[in-house]
Amino acid sequence: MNADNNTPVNFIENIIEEDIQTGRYGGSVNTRFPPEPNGYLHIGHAKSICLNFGLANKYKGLCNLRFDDTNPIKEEEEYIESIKEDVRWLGFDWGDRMYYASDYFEKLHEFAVKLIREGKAYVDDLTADEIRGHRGTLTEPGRESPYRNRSVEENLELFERMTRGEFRDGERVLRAKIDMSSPNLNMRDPVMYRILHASHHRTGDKWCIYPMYDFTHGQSDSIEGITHSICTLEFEDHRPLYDWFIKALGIYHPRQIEFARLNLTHTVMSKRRLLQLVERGYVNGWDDPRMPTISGLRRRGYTPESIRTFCERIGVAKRDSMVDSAFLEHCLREDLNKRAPRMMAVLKPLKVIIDNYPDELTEELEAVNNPEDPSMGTRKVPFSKFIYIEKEDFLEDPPKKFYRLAPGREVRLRYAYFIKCTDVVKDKVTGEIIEIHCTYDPSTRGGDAPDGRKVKATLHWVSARHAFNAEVRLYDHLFLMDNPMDDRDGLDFLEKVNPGSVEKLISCMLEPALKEVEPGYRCQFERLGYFCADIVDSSENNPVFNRIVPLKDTWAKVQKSQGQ
RNA sequence: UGGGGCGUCGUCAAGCGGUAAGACACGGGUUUUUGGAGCCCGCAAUCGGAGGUUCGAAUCCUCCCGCCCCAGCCA
Repeated sequence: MNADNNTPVNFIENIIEEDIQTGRYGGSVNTRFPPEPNGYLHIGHAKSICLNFGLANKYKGLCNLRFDDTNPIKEEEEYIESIKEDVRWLGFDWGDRMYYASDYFEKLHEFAVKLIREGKAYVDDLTADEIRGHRGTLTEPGRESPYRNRSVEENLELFERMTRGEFRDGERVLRAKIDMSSPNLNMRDPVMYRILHASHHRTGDKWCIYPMYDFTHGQSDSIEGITHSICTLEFEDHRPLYDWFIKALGIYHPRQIEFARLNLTHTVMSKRRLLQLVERGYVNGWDDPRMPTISGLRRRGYTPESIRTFCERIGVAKRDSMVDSAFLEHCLREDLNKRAPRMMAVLKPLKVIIDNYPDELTEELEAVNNPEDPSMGTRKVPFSKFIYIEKEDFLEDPPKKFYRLAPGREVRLRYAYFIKCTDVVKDKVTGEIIEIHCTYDPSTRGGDAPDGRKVKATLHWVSARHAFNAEVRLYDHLFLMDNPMDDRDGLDFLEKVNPGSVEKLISCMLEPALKEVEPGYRCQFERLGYFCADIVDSSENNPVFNRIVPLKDTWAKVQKSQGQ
């Protein structure tokens, strides 16, 4: 939380400030966010995006958006648009600096030729299996390929023929000549180029050989003048290789720094598992409101501000960690509490008849739009003889500590009147409560009793004649347990998807002010939580609201502790 | 039994030789026309363990223990 002074807040900023002190990069700080366009961004990426753009911003540098598109088989145009949209939505701007690793294919090829010329790279005819066999193991050194010592001329010619497409996929590769006995497997003559007769989303069929990540990333950083190349922990082992290529090429040398990726409780974060959830129909697409994807969070109703705050506050370090999703929710509520207008909606309606209220009368009662922010003003809410309250706000036989409505008990209707329950009408057959009768005290209009008497509860409500029907979808965690990947229960994570992670309610009654809101509109339904008009399914004829997050619920806690 | 990392409250996380920040969660109180929000208070005699150096160590050294990553022509 030192955003406005210059104190470093994490180890990366420490490193950067040290580099600024020593003038290592002439005092400049340039970063990049380098997604591979093979899937949708999730909140783990948001951490990286906030970090990279945040650093550039803090140190007056630039952050590029760069698509790491070196594998035409896995990458698709579709993902590029979604990634751009997500980064923009999060609130970041790459200006005119949107790049593709494929922009550098020509240059990378020249680099490769240069290494061949210097005897630092060679064409290997071994098959993939043979290469694996020669690589050795974690504890045993690898063996050199019989093709390792070809002449520069032969290598040059072979590489040229690879480039021209004279060989089939997998027939040959270009390898760096480093050290087959290195304890770091990445240094055992890593593959630089492989043959892939596949057309690339940007370069089409121009190439049939494609560079590997290790031979691409550092050089791309170098070309773009990146100073600090920030990536996740699993690339720590690749840093020696990153440095080796740059040094061998004699080009500008950025610095790679690794940090721990984000893990969140109650969800999964890898692209592969997210893909499984989508493909096997556990969720309805990448933007399902239960998904931790940026598009899912957006559709759920999360604000970009809350996600940014979250990413700042969780910090950046190198130890593996699992952040409590309650913390994300806290950041969300904190943001929404200040900005979201309050509205009234009854999700599971129970009809209330106010016997002593005039049959035809409608009163317009004044309600505050946001108690946290008077500048948001007030609105009128219609009140009449027939209203709906929440089913769970009435109990015929209330337990201890239940403050809400019960026979003979008086409560306040928010911004309206005190009402007292006088009768309960039940279905003769099922015994189910159909409606209740109350009387109101006209002197309590607005919610205060002139005689100073108090009530223990305030209920939200909606006038039956004025409310409109809408669908409301209640979302909960995709997984009930903290870490669905913990397999000590012998279960696959897919078997653990929370069957109650979505509950669709179709008989909800909403106050009229909600009638014309746009998709994406967020507000608080008083006493229930924050809700958002669904950006995909909601329309004027078919309003659909998603619960973004419930309000904290002390009563639920009490019930739980009472062993309910 | 190779290499690279990491171990500070339930969860994140500051701390960089001078005597353990903060946040979330949790518990209690206060206030309240949302059992919401706010406010207050509590919550690590100790930093994975054991030795050592030092007037002084979470911070330096040694050994040990635990966890994560690496044997794709993925990124």
